[in-house]
Amino acid sequence: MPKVTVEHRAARHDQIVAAARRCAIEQGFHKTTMADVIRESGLSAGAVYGYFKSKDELVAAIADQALSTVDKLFEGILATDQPLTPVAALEATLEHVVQIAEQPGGDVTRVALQAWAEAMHNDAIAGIAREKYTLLRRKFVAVAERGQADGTIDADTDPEYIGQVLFALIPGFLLQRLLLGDVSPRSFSIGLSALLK
Amino acid sequence: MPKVTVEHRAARHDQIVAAARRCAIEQGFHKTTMADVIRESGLSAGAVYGYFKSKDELVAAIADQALSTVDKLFEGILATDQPLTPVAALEATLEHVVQIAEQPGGDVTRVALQAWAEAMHNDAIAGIAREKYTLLRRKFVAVAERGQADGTIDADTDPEYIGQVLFALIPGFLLQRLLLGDVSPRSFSIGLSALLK
Amino acid sequence: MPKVTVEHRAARHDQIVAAARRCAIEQGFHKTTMADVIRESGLSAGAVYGYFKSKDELVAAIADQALSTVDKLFEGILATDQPLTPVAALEATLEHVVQIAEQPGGDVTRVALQAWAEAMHNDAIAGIAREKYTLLRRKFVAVAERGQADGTIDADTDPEYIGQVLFALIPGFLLQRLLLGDVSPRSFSIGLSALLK
Amino acid sequence: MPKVTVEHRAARHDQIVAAARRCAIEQGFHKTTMADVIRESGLSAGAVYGYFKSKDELVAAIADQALSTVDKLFEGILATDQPLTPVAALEATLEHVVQIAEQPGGDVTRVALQAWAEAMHNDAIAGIAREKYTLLRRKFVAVAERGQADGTIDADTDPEYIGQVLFALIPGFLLQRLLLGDVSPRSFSIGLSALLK
DNA sequence: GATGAATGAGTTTTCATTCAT
DNA sequence: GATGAATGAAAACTCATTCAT
Repeated sequence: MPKVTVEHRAARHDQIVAAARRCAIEQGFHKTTMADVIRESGLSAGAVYGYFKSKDELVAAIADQALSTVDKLFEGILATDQPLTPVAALEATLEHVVQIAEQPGGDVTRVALQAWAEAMHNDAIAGIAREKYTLLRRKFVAVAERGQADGTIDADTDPEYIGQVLFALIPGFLLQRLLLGDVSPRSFSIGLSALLK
Repeated sequence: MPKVTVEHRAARHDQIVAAARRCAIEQGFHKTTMADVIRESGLSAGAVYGYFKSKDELVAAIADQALSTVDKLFEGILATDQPLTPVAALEATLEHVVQIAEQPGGDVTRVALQAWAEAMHNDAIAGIAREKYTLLRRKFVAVAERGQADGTIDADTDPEYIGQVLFALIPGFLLQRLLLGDVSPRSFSIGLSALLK
Repeated sequence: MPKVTVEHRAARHDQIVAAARRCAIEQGFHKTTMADVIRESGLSAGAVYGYFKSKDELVAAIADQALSTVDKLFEGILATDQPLTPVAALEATLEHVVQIAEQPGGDVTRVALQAWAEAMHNDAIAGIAREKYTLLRRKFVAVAERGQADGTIDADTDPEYIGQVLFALIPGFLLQRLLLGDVSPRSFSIGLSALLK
Repeated sequence: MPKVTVEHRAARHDQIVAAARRCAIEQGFHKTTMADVIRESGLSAGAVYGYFKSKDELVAAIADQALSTVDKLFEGILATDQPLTPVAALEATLEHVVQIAEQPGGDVTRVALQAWAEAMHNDAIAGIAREKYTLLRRKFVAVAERGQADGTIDADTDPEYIGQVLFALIPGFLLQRLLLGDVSPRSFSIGLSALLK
């Protein structure tokens, strides 16, 4: 009965990650104890350790999940054959970010923030962050290149630089959203539009 | 050692914060133990606890210090009577950020990142972050207003929105600098210029 | 070791209390460290803290146990339907006190003495002491009332007062026994008899 | 200038003991820290340690003082040539106890209670307690002997036993006073009188 | 496989005492 | 002598992890 077991295992795995994520959203990675996760997941200590060899591994899994949130963007709004202006690309991305943040189960972007901090001294998490964010930024480089191709963006500038700036607006939005709480995809796209005029 | 001057106390205080900061830069707030700080500071446990009642209080002090790093901007580049374009304001700010990051004693911006994460579940730190960042963002709102006044920026847009976008570039820069390591104030100002053209 | 019975838990609980009591008898509540209790109990730190959230809670448990020693009196000598004279009631009680004090495992009355001191600034312990001693004193009030009923004690006196006096002899005996070591239930009953003659 | 210094030293000594006693009344010997005593005394750490080599020595001094409270009885009510009945001796003693307890500066009898507990594992304090209480009890033995001499007490009983019983009423009173708070010298003398009738 | 009680190294914190000024 | 900052050993307590049942 391998299939059943595999599915069962996957379900358990997700159950633990979800529980751990809920804890991390509330209290952060470090104030969250394994006992918290065990309680929240409704499983036993032994069960949890059957899926994650250590707390570090579990933390990495939650961080990974939070950072991998951007993956869905690639299959959606930023799929390469759509001709997007910088403003449109940004607004679509921020709307996606907000949608993810508002999903039931708690605001994952808070976990992403933690993952950034963790990446400073955790190579596994740093690697994931680097990978995901390099990929996402590349999409904005592509947006810049397209703009240069159709003449709406100065063609003499390294599109990489333009991508850096456009990409920067995402963590910049996220931080303001979590810390100050007074930004929205709309306010950002309006603000950016005004600058580009 | 009685009759100690206020300066002496302040010096000791800073000595401890500096030691703690070095630890936090290396390992983060939470992997840093009080024993680490005590060893690094060259003081005794009792001495450290004479200045900070708990680890939490010490963490708050380091976070505060890291976030207060932006204060110097106000007395410098962003002093209100200089007519700065958005690009100039951004570049000056980012250069200041890099300069701070490269100061001997370790990259404080890594601590700022931790402070963001901590702010998610620590009201004291959240309060400081909110205060500092609101103030800094206001400077960029002022830059936008000046641009609107002299006709270089669309006057019909809420300058608050423009300030949000410009301010967003700072954490966006910082994160890319720490995570991807391939950005610079120059690349950012070039990228932003290209968009504004 | 999962699926542990309630009896097992109770046994562990008692094992810890017994160890702590032995320590408290030797060195008092305060000179006894958790490390002492842990060593004496043969368990680990974590195990002990699994049963008692703090040292204070453990101290309260030992104090409670020591004060609850008098409970057995109620089911024995002082059971209400036996017609006891004051002298008989006292002697029976003191004999019980001595018997308890001489039980293997150490003299619990030494712990009771500590509990009195502790009750001065520990409301939980004060509450228990008040409860137990009020109940015990009531038995002596009953003895007085019986004496008044059968004419052996002056009927015009508030039996409460007589109970106070009779009850006082118990801590008075205990203290002399522990401090001076030259009293016995016999010497007390002889002394009281002489006064009553 | 030895006399001035000696008096000054004595004053300082008492100032420290008084401060320590106030602390001990509030929180007990063990919860009282040297820092508490230092603060309460208004002196410096060094000064306090100039008078008492260690906390143990200071505790012994407070305990001694609290136990020595009974000394005044000998010069007063129990002075040997007064012909006292047991009831009169008891009431006078209890009145003295209450008067001492109600003196400004806090209820010293609470400290005496602590001293009893401490005596269980502190030989110095045990010695003092033994000495003082032996002496006090002897007074009650004398009262018994006088009663035997004038025929009011059975002459065939060892007066030592009678003294034990009478003396027992003092700690028994004290404990009820501190723990239950519903006894008085009057209620005790009435209760004892009733029994002796 | 699952359980969860038990482990014990490691952490934070306290506090009696000292000693440089 | 007096001061009180500093000391550091020792205390209370935590928590990731294991393993007997």
